[in-house]
Amino acid sequence: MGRFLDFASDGKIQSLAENKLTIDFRKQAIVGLGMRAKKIISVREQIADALRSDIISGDLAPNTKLNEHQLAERFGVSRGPVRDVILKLTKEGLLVSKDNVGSSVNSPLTPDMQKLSIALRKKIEEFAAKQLIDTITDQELEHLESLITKMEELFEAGEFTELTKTDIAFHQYYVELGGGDSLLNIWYPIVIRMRMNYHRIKNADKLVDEHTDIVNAFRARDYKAAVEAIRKNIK
Amino acid sequence: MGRFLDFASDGKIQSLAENKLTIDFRKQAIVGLGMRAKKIISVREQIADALRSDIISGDLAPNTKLNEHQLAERFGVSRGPVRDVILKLTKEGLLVSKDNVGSSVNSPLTPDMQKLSIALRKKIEEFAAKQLIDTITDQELEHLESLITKMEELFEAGEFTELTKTDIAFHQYYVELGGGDSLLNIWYPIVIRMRMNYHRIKNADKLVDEHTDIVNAFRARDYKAAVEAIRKNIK
DNA sequence: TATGTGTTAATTGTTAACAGTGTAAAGTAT
DNA sequence: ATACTTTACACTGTTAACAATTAACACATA
Repeated sequence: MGRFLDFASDGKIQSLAENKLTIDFRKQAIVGLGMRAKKIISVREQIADALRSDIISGDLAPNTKLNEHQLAERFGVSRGPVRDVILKLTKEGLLVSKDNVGSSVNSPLTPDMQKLSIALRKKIEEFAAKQLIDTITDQELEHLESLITKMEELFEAGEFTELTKTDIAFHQYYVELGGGDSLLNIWYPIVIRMRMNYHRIKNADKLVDEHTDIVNAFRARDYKAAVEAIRKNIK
Repeated sequence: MGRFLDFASDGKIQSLAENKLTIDFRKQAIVGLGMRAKKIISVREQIADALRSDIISGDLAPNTKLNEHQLAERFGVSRGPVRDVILKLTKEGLLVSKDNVGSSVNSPLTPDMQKLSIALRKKIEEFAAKQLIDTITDQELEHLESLITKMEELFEAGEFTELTKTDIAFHQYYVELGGGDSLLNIWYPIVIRMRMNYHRIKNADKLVDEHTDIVNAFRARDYKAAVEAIRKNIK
């Protein structure tokens, strides 16, 4: 019996006593019954996502050492997929690894590096905006708006980690639209590492307004306005 | 018996008949007898390095599909480490992977993306220069000079793939000096992907002069000159 | 005490077998 | 012929056992 079916029958994987983390695989792994084909997400991506959440939320503090065996137990898989994820997150910059010793959670960026990252992010997202401004479809604009709505809800619910991830998803969506996987590949390590720093967002209105400005600029196919909105949002 | 001893006694791993690639593991894996401790490089890093060479050189053309089993045979290891390397190179942008299907060599960057990459690289390397300009040591400067010498030799020998890799190593060295692993992590995927494009370097003098200008600016602790030299070299 | 050398337990690295998935050829019906 | 199924096979994904390495500790030595 395959892993996916295991998850489907179990639903929730037992959480580690130590840090009380719980993941619901069923939510995303199963195809909905109401004819809506929810995207199937690989086991490895789900583990990666859970670990990213733990790091962004601070549940896994910087310098925390990860144990492959423990992680495998927590997610109910063998060490193989766990090692894959560790490799991935190491390349993303969330973890640091040392041969034959292990991996641990990376430290937040220094202020200097943070400043550079902001500058690079702006350049990348402005580039993406230029590429997509003439071709973005109504459907794509609607998707971006739905992400803004989701951010609002998550803010109200106080789910700051998910909020941060949705914020990233918003930007990721149009970065990929504009530059495809190639652009995403250089954008992602910059952004994910930046997000190790700010764990909470204070102002909901600003959050919504800034992102709405971006969408509106896209809709108006106004590159200059898009650049301005992006610059204002990235900080 | 361990892998390293296998490599040490065998020396060369038999190459794949198809593309006649040969790797000499012994060269780097063995500690020199003359009191010089050559750095030991993990099996995975050696495989990654070989594969990067194949892609940069063009021996593995864009869209070529990789077969894990074949690669494992070629390097005389099992599929495990090979999968690790594939994951790594995918994150670096040299390969593209699809779940349950496999991975293949990525395409060169579009001109637009190439232009953006150049701009980002400049920003990153200028940042590194600023960070290291006051603290770089004579020994570190000498190392950079030795890399320039190596580039000259490789050019004379017509070893263009190794030349490209040494060029990368030169920049990598000072990027890491200035910004550590964090900076390297965002710099590397940009650079390695750029290098899929230009396979040969025509002018040896220019190559040497441009890099020498960078080192000289570092030595003079002249940030402005360093920026200028870097800007001139990156294109 | 300070230094260096086994020894051991914990952890990562590697392997080979097995399970699951996608692809393309062969077959079937319209 | 064309479109749709079926099936076989090659390939990737996962697992659990085994190997190699590390770091910490105990011990010996000066």
